[in-house]
Amino acid sequence: MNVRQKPERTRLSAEDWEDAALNLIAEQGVGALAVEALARQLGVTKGSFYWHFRTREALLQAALERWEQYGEREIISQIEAIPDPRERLPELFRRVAHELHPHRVYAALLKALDHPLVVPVMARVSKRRTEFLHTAYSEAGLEAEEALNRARLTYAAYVGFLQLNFTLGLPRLSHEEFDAYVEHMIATLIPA
Amino acid sequence: MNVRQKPERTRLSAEDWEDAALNLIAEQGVGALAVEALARQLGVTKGSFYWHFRTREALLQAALERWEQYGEREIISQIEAIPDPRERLPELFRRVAHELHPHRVYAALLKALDHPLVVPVMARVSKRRTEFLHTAYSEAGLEAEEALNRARLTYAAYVGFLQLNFTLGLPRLSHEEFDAYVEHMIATLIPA
DNA sequence: GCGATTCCATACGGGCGAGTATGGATTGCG
DNA sequence: CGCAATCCATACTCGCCCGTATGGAATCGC
Repeated sequence: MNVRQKPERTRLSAEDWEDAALNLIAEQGVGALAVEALARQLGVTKGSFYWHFRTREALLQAALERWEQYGEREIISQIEAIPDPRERLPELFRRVAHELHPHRVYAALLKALDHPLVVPVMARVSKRRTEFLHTAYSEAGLEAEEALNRARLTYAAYVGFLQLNFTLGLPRLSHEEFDAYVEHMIATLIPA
Repeated sequence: MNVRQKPERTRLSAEDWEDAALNLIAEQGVGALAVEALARQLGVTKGSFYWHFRTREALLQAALERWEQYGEREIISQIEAIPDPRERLPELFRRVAHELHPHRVYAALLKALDHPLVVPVMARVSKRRTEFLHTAYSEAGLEAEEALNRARLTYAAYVGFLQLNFTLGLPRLSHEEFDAYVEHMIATLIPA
């Protein structure tokens, strides 16, 4: 903990602040996003911050936009590259299940749904992902109505799982238990 | 808005404060729980508050305990009263789906998982409910391992749905769409 | 009805963190 | 090299809200 990536990074850019903000959010939540704290962590003072950003909210906004931009790109394209549509969903499940850092941020944002700024971002992201699932289920053979509801159900299960196991450290699943759970999801949610 | 239940309730008890706190939490989230605001809303001043409670956190704690106590009691017992185990889960789904106020509080607490005080409460509640689902699935015919994972999946789907549709006002389902979604859940998650 | 207890109002102290002002250091550029 | 733009430090102000201190009003017990 408390390690600076580069001990002396004599000059900072707005992007540096945004990245640092996202990291801090991932570790301590949106509520902990304070400019003096961030400044300390970056080895500078407020003076620097208020040169790059007009306000604290502006940083949050920028950081969220940044996150929304460079969020899922790769995974989606990787999945779409799989030729057989029926193999895509299981592969998606397993791949997503073994991610970590993206989930941290998403979970942190999930428990910061108080804040008005994060709501629209999360809404957009969730919408896009649900739509992706929707078409995936359609291509896997479900008919329209059913595919949509299954997509909703799947994404809800994903979001809920993050809350229960990430934020609340609820069942504390072992590696094997977790894998078994994922396989159970696949068996239950994906048509044979 | 801003209606006092009883215009003049000349004297207040600790329970009154706790109820008011829960209502405020349900409407505006845990973050909005400020003693002066609450006092205004109750038509008194801080002086009153600090006679009943040692601190703001103490109120939150008390309110959460109160909520945890009188939370689900009735529904669970009603469900357990259903003779045929295979009818319990569908009935549970449909009943829960048509609640409202309890979900408000739960959703508000869900997006306040930042706060250290709410985490253990939510953990306990979620654990109990998942266990309830676990036995229900067992009684409905699933074997041990599968029943547990199905319970986790079901509760995760519930939690996620609250987040997506309550907090984010995401798909804005119509009445019919919502019912269709619930039936889809039943068809997908509950063994035939 | 009268003192003691319970409940509440008013006024103040103080911390925490956002935002401002201003001058100094560093870097790019002619 | 030297000037301008860029980046940062220091030292404030200010608002918000928790908590405290103390006196006054309402209510209960005898």
